[in-house]
Amino acid sequence: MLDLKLIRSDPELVREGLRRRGAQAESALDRLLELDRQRREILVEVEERRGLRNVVSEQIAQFKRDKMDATAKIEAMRDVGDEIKRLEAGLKEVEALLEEELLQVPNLADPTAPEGGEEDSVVLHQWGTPREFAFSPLDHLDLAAPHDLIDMERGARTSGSRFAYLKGDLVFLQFALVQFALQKLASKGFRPVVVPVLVRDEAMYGTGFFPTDMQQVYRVEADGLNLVGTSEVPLAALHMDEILDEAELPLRYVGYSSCFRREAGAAGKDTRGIFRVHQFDKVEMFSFCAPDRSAEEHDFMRSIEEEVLQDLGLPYRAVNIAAGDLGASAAKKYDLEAWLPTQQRYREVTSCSNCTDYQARRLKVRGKGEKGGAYLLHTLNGTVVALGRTMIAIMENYQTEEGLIAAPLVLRPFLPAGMNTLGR
RNA sequence: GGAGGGGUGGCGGAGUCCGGUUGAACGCACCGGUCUUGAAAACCGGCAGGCCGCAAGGUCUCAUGGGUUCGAAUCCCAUCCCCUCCGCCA
Repeated sequence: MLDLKLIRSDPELVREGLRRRGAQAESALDRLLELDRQRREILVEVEERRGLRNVVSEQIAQFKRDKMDATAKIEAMRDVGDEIKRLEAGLKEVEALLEEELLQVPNLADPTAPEGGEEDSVVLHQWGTPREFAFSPLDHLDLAAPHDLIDMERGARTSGSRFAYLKGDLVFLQFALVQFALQKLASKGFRPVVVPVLVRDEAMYGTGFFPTDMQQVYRVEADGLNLVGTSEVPLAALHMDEILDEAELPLRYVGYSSCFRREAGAAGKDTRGIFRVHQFDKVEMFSFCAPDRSAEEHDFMRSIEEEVLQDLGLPYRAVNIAAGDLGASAAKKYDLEAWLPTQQRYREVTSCSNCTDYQARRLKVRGKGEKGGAYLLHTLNGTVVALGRTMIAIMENYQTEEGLIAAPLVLRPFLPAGMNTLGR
C-alpha cells in the first residue's frame, strides 16, 4: 500500500511511478485523490460535531454532579448524535472505497529498476560456464525415469496435473538441500522458522498477494483460510501489528514450507516435469529492516542467493527485473536464473525483492528506537532454495553419460553416507 | 465438538457489577537529570499509536465489528483469539 500522504502531496511523482508499472495502475490515481478529498471534507465535519458532543457531555456530567437539571442539554445533543451517525456512515463509505482502491495500487518501482516490461529486464552479470556435454544430455524427467525418482502419472491420478510424487534418492537430495540452506542461513543470522501454510485473509492482503493475485491462491473456504504460495506470507505476518525495537534490526528469518500455487493462466506453460507444479517446497529468507538500510539488505540477500548457486556449482546469471514486470509489493527485484542444458537457456530458480514499506504499511510493522517515534520498516524476501527447480538444475547439470546424477560436493555431508550419485 | 473463564499501554496489573474530568491508577522496564570517583540505591522528570491540521489544537483507539445512550473500557449482540475442564485425535 502506498502512503496516502505521498499521493496527496506529490501526485506527479506517484503518477510517474505508476506509469513505470504499467498504464492500468496509473488510472487509479485520480480516483484516489478525489476520494481522499471527500474523506477529509467529511472528516472535518464529523470531528467538529464530535468535539461539540464531548464538550457538552462534559457539561452534562458536571450538571449531574451538581444535582442540576441537564434535560435541556441532553435534548439539544440528541440531534447532534444523529448527525454524527449520519456523517460517520458517509465517512465509512468513502473510506471503504478509498481502501479498496488503495489496496489495488502496486508499490512504486525503485529508480534503479529498469524501465519497461518482461522483455526489458537487465542481466547484471553471470557466473560459471555452461558445461559442454560429450553426449546429449537428458532433461530431469528422462533422468528420473529409470530410477523412478519422479512420478508424474500417479501424481496426476491422485491430485491432478502438475502434481508429482518425488521418490527415493531425490527425497534425500531435497532434504540435503534444505539442511544445507538452513545451516548456511542460520550462520548468517537468519533464525529458522517452520511457518503455518494456511493463513487468514489479513496475511494475504498484508503481503500484497490479495487482491491482485487472488486467482493464484488455493482457498479453504470452509475455514476462511488460504494456502500460501510462499513462506514470505507467514514470515511477513509474523510481526503484524507490532512495533519492533530498532536495536534488533535487521530481524532476519529463514522459513521452510511447502508452497501452493494454482498457476492460473499458465496453462500449457512448462508442462513437462516438476518445473511448474501446484505444490513444491522452498526455503525462503525474510528480513525486516530499517528504511535507510533496505537497499543494502537487498544486495546482501542477492549475494546469499548467489553464494548458494556457486556452492552448488550451478552456472547462473543475475537479472534486474524491469519495473513493469514486478509483483505488486516489490519496488525492486533480482532474479537468479540457472542454466538448464536441455533448454539451452537460463531459467529462474531464485528471486529476491525489496518491498520497501509497502507490506509494512499494510501489516503495520513498525520500528522504534531510543528517540521514540514509530516508523514503518522495510521488508525484503528472497528464495534461498526452491527445491523443485534447484533439483532440476542439479540433475541436468550433474548428469553422467550413464544417466546417473553426481551429488554436488557441498551436499554430500547431508546425504546418506556414501551416496555420491543419485539414482540407483 | 460440549461446559466455563478471559482479551486494557513495552510487560505486569487496576478499573467493568453501580456508564460521566480515565487514553486509562499502581508497579516493572526504558530514557533524561540530581547525587556518586564510577556503579548501585534513593530522589525528580519523561515515556502509546492512528487520523486531520502550517500550527495551536482537535479527533479516534481499552481484541474486532455493530447496537443502546446526551455520553461506553464499563451495558447488549455478533465475530476472532487465548486459557481451564470434558470428549475426540496425528
